[in-house]
Amino acid sequence: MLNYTTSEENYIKAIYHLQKVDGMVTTNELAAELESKPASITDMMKKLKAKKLLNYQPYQGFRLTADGTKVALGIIRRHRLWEFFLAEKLKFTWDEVHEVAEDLEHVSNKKLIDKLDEYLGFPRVDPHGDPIPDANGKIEISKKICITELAVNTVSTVASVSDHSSEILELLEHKKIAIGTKVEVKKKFEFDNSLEIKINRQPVITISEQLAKNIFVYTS
Amino acid sequence: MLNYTTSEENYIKAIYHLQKVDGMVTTNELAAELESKPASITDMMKKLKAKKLLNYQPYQGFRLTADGTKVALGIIRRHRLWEFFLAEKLKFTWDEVHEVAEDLEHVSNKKLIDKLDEYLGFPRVDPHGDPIPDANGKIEISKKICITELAVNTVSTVASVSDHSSEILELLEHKKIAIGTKVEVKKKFEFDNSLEIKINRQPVITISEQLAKNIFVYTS
DNA sequence: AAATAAATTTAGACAAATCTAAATTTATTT
DNA sequence: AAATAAATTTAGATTTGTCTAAATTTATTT
Ligand SMILES: [Mn+2]
Ligand SMILES: [Mn+2]
Ligand SMILES: [Mn+2]
Ligand SMILES: [Mn+2]
Repeated sequence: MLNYTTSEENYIKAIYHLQKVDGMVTTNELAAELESKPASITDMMKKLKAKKLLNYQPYQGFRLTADGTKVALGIIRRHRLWEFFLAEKLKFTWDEVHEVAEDLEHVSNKKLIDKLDEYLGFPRVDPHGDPIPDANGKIEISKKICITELAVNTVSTVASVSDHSSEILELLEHKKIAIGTKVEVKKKFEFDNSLEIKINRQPVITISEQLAKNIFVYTS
Repeated sequence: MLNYTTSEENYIKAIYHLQKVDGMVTTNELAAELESKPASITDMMKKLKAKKLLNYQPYQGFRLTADGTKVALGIIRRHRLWEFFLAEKLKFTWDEVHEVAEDLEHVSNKKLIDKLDEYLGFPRVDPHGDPIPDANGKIEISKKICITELAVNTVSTVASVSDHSSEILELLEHKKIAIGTKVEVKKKFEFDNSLEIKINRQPVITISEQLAKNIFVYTS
């Protein structure tokens, strides 16, 4: 496996995340994501195409090749393993890990990452509940739905939270909701789309639509 | 504290290590150390001087300012903490840690490093026995002498080993010599400068001049 | 189907870090 | 004190990654 610059890696990772949603990624989309300019995107797309990491025809958008996807999964593996390390071992809070992992992910020594993985006990998800690809780039995609879609009176487990800010973390901690928490929706209100939910055997609590939209649970 | 590029950091660190020996560092010396060309050194020296990290007059050599030294100690702190982490937690061998730490040292998040330090139990020396600067950049300089200088029949402790290769590690492991091992020189041979030494209460063993020159012990 | 708007690419510029080759300064020898 | 050698700097080029502004292509309206 060749090595890529930090800049190349940031483009590859961003494309990977955008194409999960879109399929095909556009120049302006990627420029917005990376907070850079469309002209810079075009330049890098030519380079990644030359390296066979990208399918790209001028004006037609782009997507990663199989090789490009492998590279992306390697970066995401490093990112999420470091996030896990920071949270689990160094006791960083949930909202702090991402920024530091953004730098650590670019240290791409294979042995370092595989030994780190082993040291951490081969964690399957990062502190936000996102899956960690294994050493072969295999990623476990669990079926998840937003808690707003969960049927009433069905117990499920919180799988991930899509917003990673300190503000949502504060609220979730206050309400004692974390990754892995067992939850059950008791009532849905049409007026404001708020939910009443139960956590284990505690009294029902209310969560707003804004909060609910960010909480995903396993469909089991 | 400002941030510096990986390239700037590598220059600063190399100057720090060279001036320990020399006092003043020269262009050619630094070019050799960094495996680059004199012209590149001059370019970077101008930049570091402009940033007030370096005292430099054309043709007169250079040395770090107080600010430059602080920056250097920060880099060395990160490098050695990561080396300790790799050896202690990830079970890397002694000769493998340096290369990986060369990359990790450039991730300069203050909180990351201070939390890592705490997690590791505030280690005072890295796996090679070199001192780790604390969060304030204070470095504990222990008085050391080469084992070749140690008086006969005086027990001392192995403080550090200057060669970091896998070859010397293999030999040291075979002879059961490590950082912290108590040693006593029993006899010195003038013919080949080999030494007979005792480790704890075990039978004497012989070490060659080449090996002895790389072993340093605390003077106490 | 033009005309207009939006998206994208191209052209040309710039900063960082590096190099080679030439010029300059300092050190060493005769 | 010249002459020569060694060390260092300068000049000019190259690569990577970025940008602005202009040109081009594609999409959307009239
Ligand atoms: Mn993240
Ligand atoms: Mn994450
Ligand atoms: Mn080292
Ligand atoms: Mn070391």
